[in-house]
Amino acid sequence: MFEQSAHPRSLKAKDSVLCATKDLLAEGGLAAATVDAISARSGVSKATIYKHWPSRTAIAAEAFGREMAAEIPLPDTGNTEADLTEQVRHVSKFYAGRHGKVFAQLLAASVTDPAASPYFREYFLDARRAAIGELWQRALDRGDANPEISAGTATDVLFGPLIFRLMTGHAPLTEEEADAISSAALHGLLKH
Amino acid sequence: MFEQSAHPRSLKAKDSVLCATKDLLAEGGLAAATVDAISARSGVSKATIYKHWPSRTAIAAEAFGREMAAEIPLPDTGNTEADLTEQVRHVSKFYAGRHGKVFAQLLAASVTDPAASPYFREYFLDARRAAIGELWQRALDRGDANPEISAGTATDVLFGPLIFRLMTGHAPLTEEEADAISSAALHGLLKH
Amino acid sequence: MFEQSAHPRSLKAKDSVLCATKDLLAEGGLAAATVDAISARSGVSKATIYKHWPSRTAIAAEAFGREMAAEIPLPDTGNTEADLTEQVRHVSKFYAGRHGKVFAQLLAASVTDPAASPYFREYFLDARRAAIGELWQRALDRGDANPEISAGTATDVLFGPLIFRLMTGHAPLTEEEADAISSAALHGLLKH
Amino acid sequence: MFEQSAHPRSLKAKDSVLCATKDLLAEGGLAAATVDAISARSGVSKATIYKHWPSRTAIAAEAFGREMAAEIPLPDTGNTEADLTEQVRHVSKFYAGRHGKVFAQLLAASVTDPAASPYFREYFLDARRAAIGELWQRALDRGDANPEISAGTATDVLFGPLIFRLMTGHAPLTEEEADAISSAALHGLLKH
DNA sequence: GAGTAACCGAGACGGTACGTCCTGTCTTGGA
DNA sequence: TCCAAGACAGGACGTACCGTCTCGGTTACTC
Repeated sequence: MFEQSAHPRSLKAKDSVLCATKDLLAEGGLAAATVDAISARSGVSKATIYKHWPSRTAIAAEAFGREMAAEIPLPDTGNTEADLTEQVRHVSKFYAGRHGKVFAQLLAASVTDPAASPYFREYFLDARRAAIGELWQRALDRGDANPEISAGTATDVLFGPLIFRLMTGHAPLTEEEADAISSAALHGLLKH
Repeated sequence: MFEQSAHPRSLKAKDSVLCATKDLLAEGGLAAATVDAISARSGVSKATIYKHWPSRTAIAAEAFGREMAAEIPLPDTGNTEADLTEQVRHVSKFYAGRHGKVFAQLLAASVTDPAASPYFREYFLDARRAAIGELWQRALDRGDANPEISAGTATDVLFGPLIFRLMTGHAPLTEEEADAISSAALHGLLKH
Repeated sequence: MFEQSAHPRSLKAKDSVLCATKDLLAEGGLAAATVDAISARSGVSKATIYKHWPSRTAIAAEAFGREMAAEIPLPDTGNTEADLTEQVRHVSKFYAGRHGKVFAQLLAASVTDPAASPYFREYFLDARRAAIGELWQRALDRGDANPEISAGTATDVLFGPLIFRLMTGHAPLTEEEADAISSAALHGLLKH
Repeated sequence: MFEQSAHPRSLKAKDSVLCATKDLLAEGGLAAATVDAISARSGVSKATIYKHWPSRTAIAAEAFGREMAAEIPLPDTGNTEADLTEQVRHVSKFYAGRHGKVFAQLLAASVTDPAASPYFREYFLDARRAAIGELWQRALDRGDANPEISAGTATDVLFGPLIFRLMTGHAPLTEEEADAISSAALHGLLKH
C-alpha cells in the first residue's frame, strides 16, 4: 500500500492524482472519477496511475478516505451512552450529508471490484473500527458495557443499521432515526 | 377462457429473459448478466428487453428475487427470542452461501443504478421486511418486545449488521457470529 | 471484403470512414490515419470500424486504393516498347509525386500487419498486375515480347526497381531514371 | 598502449545492445526488439541507448546488418552471366529464408522512421551495391555488359524484383523464380 | 379468411471507458 | 563523471458494454 519509491516524483504524482480524484468525486460522484478524467485533470498519465493503483475504485477510496480522515471526531463526555449515541448521530449525519452518496458508491464499487476492497477497508473501516474500539474499551472500563460482547459486534450492531439504510435508502437517516437505532441497540430489542 | 393478455408473446419473452438471467447470475454473478448475454441466451432481442426493464440491474433483481422468494422461511417456535435468533441465523447463512455474493452485487448495483432500486426493493426488501414485521407483531402480542421500538428499527438493528458484513467482508458470517449479533441486538449492548 | 449487409447504414458508415481516412492520409500520411482520428472525423465509432476492417492499415489501403483506382491510365500507342516505357514513366511519376510517400507507407505497413496485406494486394497489386498483363498480352500478340517470360516476371522486372527505389530512397525517381530502367529491362543488361 | 576510447564503457554498452537486439530479432522479429526489451536484456539503460542511436529501428538495422555482413559471398566463376545469376539466387534465398522476414520488417520500418534510413542504407544497401558494382565492373571489363547501363541501374533491375516480392509476398522467392528473373533481366524482356 | 397493425428477432451503431503497450525524456543515486 | 534503473507523459491501441435505432418477418386481432 505504501511503497516507498526512490523517486520523489512518485509522491507528487500520487498527490496530484488524489487531489484531482477528490475534486471529481465532489463534482460528480464516483461516476465522474473516470481514470481518463483523473488522468486529464491531474496531468498524470494513465500508465502511471495504473502503476500505483489497481483500479479507479481504489484511487477513489484512497482519495475520499484521506479527505474524510478527521471528519468524524470521537466524542468524550464521560458518559458511555451519551458518547455512543452521539457517535451514531455523527455517522448518520455524515451518511445523510454531502459525502454519504459518494461513500455509498464507494462501498458498492468495492463489492464488485475485489482489488479495491483493501483500499476501502484501510481508509474507512479500519479507522472507524479503531475509533469505536476506543469508545467500547472506555465503556468496559467504566463497567457500563456488557463484557461478553466484542467491540466488533458492538460496532456492527450500532452502525450496520446505518449502512443498511444508506445502501438501500429504505428509511431516512435523520437524527431521530439515529437515536431510535442507538437506543434500541444499546438497550436491546426485548423487554428486560 | 382466452389469453388474459393481449400480447401473450410478451409473457413468454419476459419469462425467457428471467430464466436466462437467473442462469447467468448463477454461472458468473451479476457481471455475467450482460444485456447482450441475456439477449443471446434468452433469444429475446435487446429492444424488447428494454421495453420491459429499465436496466440490466432491474432484470437481475427481478430474476434473482423471483428465485429467492421462498428461500427463507419464517420460523414459528412460539418463543420470540428463538424465532428472531433463528431468523438472523437463516439470513446470515443465506448471505454466506452460494447466493450471498450475487445478492451483494445486486445491492451494490442498485446504489449506482437508480432505475433498479425499486426492483431491488420490491423483490427483496419488501418481502423481508414484511416477514420481520410479522415476527415483530407476534413478539409485541406476546409482550416480549419493547413496544417503543418500531418493526423497521428492529429489522435494521437485527439485519443491518449482516448486510454490513456482507458488503465489506470485514467479518465472517458464521453461525456463531450470527448468534452473537442477535444476542447483542436483542438484549442490548449495555448492562441493565 | 464486401459483406452485403441488410442494413444500408453499413454502407454509409463504411463510406464515411473511407472518406475521412482519405483526407487524413492526404493531410498527414499514414501516421495521421489513426483509428481514433478516423473515428472522430468520420463520426463512426471505433467499435464499428473494427467490425468492418481488421486494422487501420486495411482501412488506409482501401481508402487510398479506391482513390487511386483510375490514377494511372493504360497507354496504347500501338508500339510495345513505347507503351511499356510510358507505363514505367507513369508509375515512376506516381511514386515520386504527392501520393508516393503514402503508397510507400502503406506497403511498409502491410509488411508488419498481416491482416492488411490482402487489402493492399486487392486495392493495388491486383489492378496494377492486371493492367500490365494486358500490355504484355498485346506485346505477345504483336510478337514483340519474349514468350518464355511470364507477365508476372515482366511486371516484377519492370516495376520492382521502382518499388525498390521508392522504399529505400537510394536513387531518384526521375523520368530519366525511369527510362534508363525500362530500357535496361526491355533490352537486357548484357550485350547481345 | 591504452584504451583507444576515452570511454571504454561506451563500447561495451554498444556491443551489449547490439547482441541483445540480434537475439531479440531472431526470437520475435522486429516487433520483439522493443527499446525496453533491448534495455532489459542488454543491461544498458534506455538513456544510454538513446545516446547512441536515434531509434530502435536504427539499432535493429545495425545489429542485423552486422550479423548479415558476410552472409552473401561474392561469386567469381569467370562467367558474367553465371556470376550474376548466382548472385540473384543467393539474395533470393536469403530473402526467402530465416532472415528475410526481419529484413523486410527493417526495410518497412525505415520507410516510416526517417532517422533509421541512414542506418539501413549503411548496413545493407551500401555493402550490397558495392558488391554488385564489383561484379558489374568485371562484366564491363570482360565486355559482357552493356556499357550504357550504370551499375546502379543494373542492381535495381536485378534485385528490385526480389525486394518487390519480398515486401508484398505476391509471388514466391524460389530458385526457379530467381532464375526466371535474372534471365529476363539479363537478356531483356523483348525479342532481339 | 384476408388485411393490417403491433410486435419482435436480429444486430448495427455511436458513445464512453477500459486497461495495455511503447516511445523518448528525465531524474536519482550508486560506482 | 558516467551510467543502470526506471518513473513519467503522451498517445494509440483493441475490447466491452450500454442503450438506441432500423430492418424485415411474424403474429394475432379486426373487419
